[in-house]
Amino acid sequence: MRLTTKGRYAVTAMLDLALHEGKGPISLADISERQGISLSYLEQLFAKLRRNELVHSVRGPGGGYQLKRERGEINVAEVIDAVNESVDATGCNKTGSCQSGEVCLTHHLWCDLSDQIHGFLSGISLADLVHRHEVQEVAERQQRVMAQPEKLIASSVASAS
Amino acid sequence: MRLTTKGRYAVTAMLDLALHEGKGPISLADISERQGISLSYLEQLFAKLRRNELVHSVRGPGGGYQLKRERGEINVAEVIDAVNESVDATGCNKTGSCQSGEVCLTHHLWCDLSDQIHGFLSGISLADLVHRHEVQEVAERQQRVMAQPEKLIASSVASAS
DNA sequence: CAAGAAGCCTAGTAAATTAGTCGGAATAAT
DNA sequence: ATTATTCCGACTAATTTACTAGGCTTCTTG
Repeated sequence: MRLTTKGRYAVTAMLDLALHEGKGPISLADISERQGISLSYLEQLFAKLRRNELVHSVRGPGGGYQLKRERGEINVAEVIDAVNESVDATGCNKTGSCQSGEVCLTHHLWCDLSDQIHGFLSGISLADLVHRHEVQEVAERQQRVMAQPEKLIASSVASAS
Repeated sequence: MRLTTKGRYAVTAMLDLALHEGKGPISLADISERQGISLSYLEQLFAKLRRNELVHSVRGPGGGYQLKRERGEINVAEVIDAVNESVDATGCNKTGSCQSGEVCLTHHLWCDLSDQIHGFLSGISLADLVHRHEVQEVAERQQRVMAQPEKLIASSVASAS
């Protein structure tokens, strides 16, 4: 099991999409600027999100991505699963063949942990996150920064004149 | 955050130690055979476990390792922490400087997740695991296999004559 | 219709991590 | 003295992460 920048980026990007819902398709360039994630990397993540039916894409100018389902119907666990390949904590992928075909000493512990993590993350929808105070504050801050063109360049290129 | 074979091996080895407590020092060779973990790799893990005051070593023939504290006083979270470097799910190490000095959109989510995982794992002691039925069953199976010298070689070298 | 803005796709890559191996000391019981 | 053990450091193949680069496809618009 691993939870790295990859899964975190995916959830952050999906939340960005949820926050700007109703404004038509959101381009990856916008998300890249707002969230400070490399555009090409976002493309790769969204390829997986699209394959997993979490987002819907619109090509051409004015295009971008939209959530495929309502934000209340998308939970954090499936977003991470889509890009990572499961939040499973066992080494045997829950098959129970961890030690030469048989279960290892700690197999059940890792199963329990997996259930715990999955239960926690699948209980949180994008809608839940959108309604959180801290999320709204951060989103407002990001919008203020986006409104200042120089700051925007300074933060993405990391060099002020 | 990552939970891989490394942390799983460490917990498994510590549990093996807990199961064979009271029989004097347990050698890594024994643990290696019983749990199917490479001896050299175990050495590396135990170096960290020793540095973190989780085990106590006895050198020379008849030597080995023992739990430094009672098994009820050692929880799974600290074992994983000792070899991995924390079960933290945030990228900023909880400092909140995830996006150019400020908190990112999903910072609080990862903090909550970290607390969740840590709470779960720190609530489970080695003594708790020892008392579980499944653990006792696996331990008995391992002892039966250990008693058969040919099987022992077959499982570790993976070649039967 | 052409330009350009977007998504899409493939390939490559530096750095880090994992899960080891190998060889050799140091230490202590027999 | 021999031997079983911990201890220590260096090395390594494979994998993953977090990118970049380049080019192609699709669709809007001027």
